[in-house]
Amino acid sequence: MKQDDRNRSVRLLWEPDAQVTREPKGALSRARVVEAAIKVADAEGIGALTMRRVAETLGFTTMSLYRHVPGKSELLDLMVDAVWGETEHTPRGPWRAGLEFYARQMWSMYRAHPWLLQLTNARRMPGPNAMTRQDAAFAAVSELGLKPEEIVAVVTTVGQFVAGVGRTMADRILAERETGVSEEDWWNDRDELWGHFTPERLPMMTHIWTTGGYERPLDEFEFGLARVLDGLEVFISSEDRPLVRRKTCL
Amino acid sequence: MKQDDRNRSVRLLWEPDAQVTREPKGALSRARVVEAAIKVADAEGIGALTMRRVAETLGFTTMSLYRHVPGKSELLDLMVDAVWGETEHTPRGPWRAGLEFYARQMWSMYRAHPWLLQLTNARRMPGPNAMTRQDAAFAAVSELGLKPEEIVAVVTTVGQFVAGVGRTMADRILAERETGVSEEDWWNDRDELWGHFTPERLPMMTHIWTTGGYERPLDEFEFGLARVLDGLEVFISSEDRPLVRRKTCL
DNA sequence: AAGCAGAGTGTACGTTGTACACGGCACTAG
DNA sequence: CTAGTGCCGTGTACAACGTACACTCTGCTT
Repeated sequence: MKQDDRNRSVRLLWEPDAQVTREPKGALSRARVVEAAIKVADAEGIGALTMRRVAETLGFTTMSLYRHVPGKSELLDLMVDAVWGETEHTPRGPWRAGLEFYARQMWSMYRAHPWLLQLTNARRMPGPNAMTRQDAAFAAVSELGLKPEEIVAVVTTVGQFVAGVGRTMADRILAERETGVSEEDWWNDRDELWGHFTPERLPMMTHIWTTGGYERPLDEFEFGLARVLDGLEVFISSEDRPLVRRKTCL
Repeated sequence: MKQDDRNRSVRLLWEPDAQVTREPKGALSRARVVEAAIKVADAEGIGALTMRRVAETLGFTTMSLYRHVPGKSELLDLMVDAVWGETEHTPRGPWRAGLEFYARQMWSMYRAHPWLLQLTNARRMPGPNAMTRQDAAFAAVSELGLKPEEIVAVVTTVGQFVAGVGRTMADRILAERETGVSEEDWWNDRDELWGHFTPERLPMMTHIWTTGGYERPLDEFEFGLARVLDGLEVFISSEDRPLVRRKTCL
């Protein structure tokens, strides 16, 4: 019965104090559990986030956590929304500054909590903090007279790009934290690989390599963000905006 | 000793026939294991990809797989590169058509094998197929006289965007396949959520909702790709290209 | 005929999420 | 003051995971 309550996460996120009739009595609390879980995930990634590990850092037994959180899945929902609540909302326009602010806020959130990008976003219960931030991002471009579906598309494009670069960065950071081995050491250990990068097989890559293109790379986030915003500017300032409707489901 | 061979994956991917001195004798083979694993992951995602499950679909015992593949991690490396080998390379310029082709190829690869985006890319051994495709993508923009680090940045920007949208799509598809519950049904089960979306709390979102912005959404991939390419065009055709160097590590 | 290498099997272990039954505490009703 | 009624934290137990390790069986080489 309790297991089948599909709206449990909804209430957990959106009505935080509904079921708290008295002040917390025990030493443990939902907030403490969530906080400890975030700390573990920050330090070692989602892979190291186990109920036993969280309990251990709190000095309680594993099962004590289940008094405050229905299960691991709901704990993740709470962690995600707690993180969305850490930063301030996107201010209203001018649109380009607003979108850039939105992008940089997410970027720094992903840097601080790289495990966010290890999680599926599909079917995760959105919490009030995440939704409020999303709403503010929409508001940043509301002055442009875009069609509602265009507002969504513009903000989403920025979000998808930041998630894309973010994922790469997050995976790198977490791999380093989790294993304790630096990126450089790891690749140096696999020295046999580079012998296979021959000019016949990979002409462009060896050319880029020998001309130093990999030694002084451009900042992926800064470069890409500027391009994406430029592209959106082209769209926004164009007279008749092309409409690209979704043809198929999914 | 065997455990500590950091170059095992390198040889596995880049010298596939080095250790095969005779023709395969047994009924099982590395290729058959990889193929079966891809089929399982396609159907139910990485979460369902277990050694037991793969062996089961092949009609062998779990441990028989270890005769042909050193471990699960290396099996994943082989699966990834096998998938990169399924599609053709990006043809050489004109640059915009080439980048668009590259983006669409990755997009369809992600559609066919959504589990690709559930995997970390960090510290995954690159295989010959992936690297050849990457090289071809670089070649597509080689005519523009870009600096080597700019070539990398341009191609990477497209890749990051496609990975971003792709992840969202992949997670949705896989959630549906894994659980057998459609996206719509899942959200309908959580009906209490929508009551919390009030105009006071989320003015823009409710406005977009009531004006139908969510009912006829634009295609995220098509819309975003056009914007990203537009943005790159602005960069490419600008006289003095701004250089954005990476300031800090990671 | 001897023996060896490689394919496939079976058992066993440590780690995961969590169901379930239990003990101790604090408050409230009589 | 005593009995009762929940909540807090504990302990044990189980199924599923990757895989180490010790086998059996087969077929080729000498």
